[in-house]
Amino acid sequence: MFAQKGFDATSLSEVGAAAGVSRGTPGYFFGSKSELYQAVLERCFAEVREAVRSGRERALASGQTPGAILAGAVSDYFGFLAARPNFIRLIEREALNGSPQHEELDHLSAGQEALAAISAELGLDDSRSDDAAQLLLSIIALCWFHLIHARTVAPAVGVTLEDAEDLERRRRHVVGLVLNGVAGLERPLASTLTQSLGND
Amino acid sequence: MFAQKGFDATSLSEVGAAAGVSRGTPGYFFGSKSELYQAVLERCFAEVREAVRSGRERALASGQTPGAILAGAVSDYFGFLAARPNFIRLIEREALNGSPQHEELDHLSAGQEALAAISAELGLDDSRSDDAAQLLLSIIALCWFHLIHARTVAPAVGVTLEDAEDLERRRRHVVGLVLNGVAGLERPLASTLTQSLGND
DNA sequence: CGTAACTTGCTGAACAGCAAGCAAGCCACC
DNA sequence: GGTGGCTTGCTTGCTGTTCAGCAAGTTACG
Repeated sequence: MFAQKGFDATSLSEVGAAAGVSRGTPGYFFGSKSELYQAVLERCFAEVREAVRSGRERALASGQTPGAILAGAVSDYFGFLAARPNFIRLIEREALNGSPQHEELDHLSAGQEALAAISAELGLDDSRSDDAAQLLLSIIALCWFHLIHARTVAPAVGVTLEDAEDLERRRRHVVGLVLNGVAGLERPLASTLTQSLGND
Repeated sequence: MFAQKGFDATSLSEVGAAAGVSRGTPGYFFGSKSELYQAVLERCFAEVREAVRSGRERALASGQTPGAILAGAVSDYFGFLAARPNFIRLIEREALNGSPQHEELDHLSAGQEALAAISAELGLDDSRSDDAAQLLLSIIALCWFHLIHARTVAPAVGVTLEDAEDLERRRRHVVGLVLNGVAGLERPLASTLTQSLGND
């Protein structure tokens, strides 16, 4: 309920009703509303942390090419986020309400390490380590954005995200874009294009 | 205030105080709180619509190569969104609170047309028109996501977005990624990579 | 075994606080 | 005088929190 309606719009009586108990019971167990919210956040993060841990070893297991590994990882992450709408919504709300940065998000550093390894394998030296971080942020953005804006921005630009097929189409596009992205890291763009940035 | 704190967390007395009037005045002028919110939304959208209109003709003006035009457009859109945090936050909140889709967002169809034109110039036939829509959604995601998560996801993956220089670095990365994306549309990925999607 | 003391899970009423909305009223200005 | 812009008091409803209390269960003890 916090994920779907937000903190303010969720009353403890509603929570109690949804749990089949009375108004006072949530307060009885959790002390206050914000403590309940904190507990929800923690439980949700713990679940994600666990899922990341269990999926991590499988990621870099088979001796595929770096590109294929990356494609699989991005594809997996795409599905991972799609399967956890509440997690995404909670973090989104936290971000909007300006929470003082969550250390709980450092499960993402796992992805950072993985991508750094892939970058190394792709032959990028350390001077390009920022590129890897930027790319990782882009991967997350691409796997994340359409989940929030499936009914706002996506239909406005002509992308429907209603059934599994639509989602699959989106997944393929994202993976392809990322793969082209690392290809571009190996072989930087024609400078004639990148120079056209300065126009405003 | 609606953009920064959300609808529920913003009281009409705060609005009045911020406007230098008393607590009843917002209600006097706008009827109710939700009508005020609607007016805010409309005004914000109108401003964006106007900015899009004025920037649109400039976009396809000079006879540059399609790639350079696209690079400039993406770069411009990146700055465009970065300059309108309230607009982004409002839409983000709308998306989170499940508003029944805003027809106001169809100013994005302008981008759709523009991208379709570029796609045509790049030699993509109509059977790939979905690719253009997908790419446009990705462009928006890439220009948008870091603005919301500058203090949550971005630092967690090692991307700082504190000063203009950080933002410029991000802009370059996004433009490069998109340019590689259209390059990938022209010349589809090696099928060996795209076939590695099915693993779960 | 039986009973008393005590804990636990939960209730529902009371409380104070704040919200939006309404209506009457104030007041400068035409 | 009256009219429009704005304020202020009031009402109503909902909120989170507290608290006395209750029923069931558990333990301590004779």
